[in-house]
Amino acid sequence: MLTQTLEDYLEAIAILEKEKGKARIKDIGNYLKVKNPSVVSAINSLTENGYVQHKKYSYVTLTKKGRDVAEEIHKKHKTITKFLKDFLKIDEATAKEDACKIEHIISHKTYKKIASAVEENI
Amino acid sequence: MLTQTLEDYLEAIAILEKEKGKARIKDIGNYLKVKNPSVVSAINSLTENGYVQHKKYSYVTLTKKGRDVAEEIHKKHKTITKFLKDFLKIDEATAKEDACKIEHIISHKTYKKIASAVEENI
DNA sequence: TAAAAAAGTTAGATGTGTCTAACTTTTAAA
DNA sequence: TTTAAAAGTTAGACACATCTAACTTTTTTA
Repeated sequence: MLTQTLEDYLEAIAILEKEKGKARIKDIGNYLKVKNPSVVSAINSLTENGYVQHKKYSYVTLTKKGRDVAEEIHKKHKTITKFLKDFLKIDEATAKEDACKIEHIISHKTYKKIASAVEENI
Repeated sequence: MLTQTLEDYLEAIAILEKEKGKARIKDIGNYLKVKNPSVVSAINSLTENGYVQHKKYSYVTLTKKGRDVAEEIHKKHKTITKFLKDFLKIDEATAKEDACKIEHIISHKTYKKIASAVEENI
């Protein structure tokens, strides 16, 4: 099972691939506010478990498995952000920050209710 | 600054003091689902920082400082639980579980909005 | 194209929180 | 009141995530 931290790395990689075409160690570190060695250590772990591919001294790419997880988390992220913005009138920046933490810890049940609320705009 | 984990210990101690009159190492461990040595280690840290008092081989008591923090967290816990139950129709058990995690990570801004929603019953 | 800068890696340390195993103290009971 | 059980403690190990410092590779640029 992925840790919260590794989920964050996957999400960051997906975002960087989308935004910049490729995810480099440096960019991942900037995005997550950690130093290179932390990124390398996380990427090694993700590589071992088949979530990413990484050729030494080069960039990182998501595997199918990694992409699936990243997309799921990102979707959660967007849904929770929207919920916080629309229902609680939280500003964008704060909503994103909080969503980023909530997405990792929330139960499936609660997430589903939030998703319904957002979809149905209750 | 307290870690999430130590906040959980404070909250547990407050609840046990209320329910049982005193908080014993064993009970704290049962409550948090960890073994005695983990509790002892946490209590040592809380003692060093003035959140609790602990005489060897005896029970633990909150200091004023510890009680203030515990009460604040517990209040948060109750508010978030109520929000999840009332607004999202989450069942009691799930609501409590999620609240227990959310209470530690949520921003002040978002918490305030949740508290308003619960109070005003929007 | 050689030198300098940037990016990536490795080694090793630190902090936090958990555990098991072994031991000590306290409490309960025979 | 001695002994057995329960509770608490200590020592030491492990996993995770981070860091700095030193080193290697790649990229840029003069």
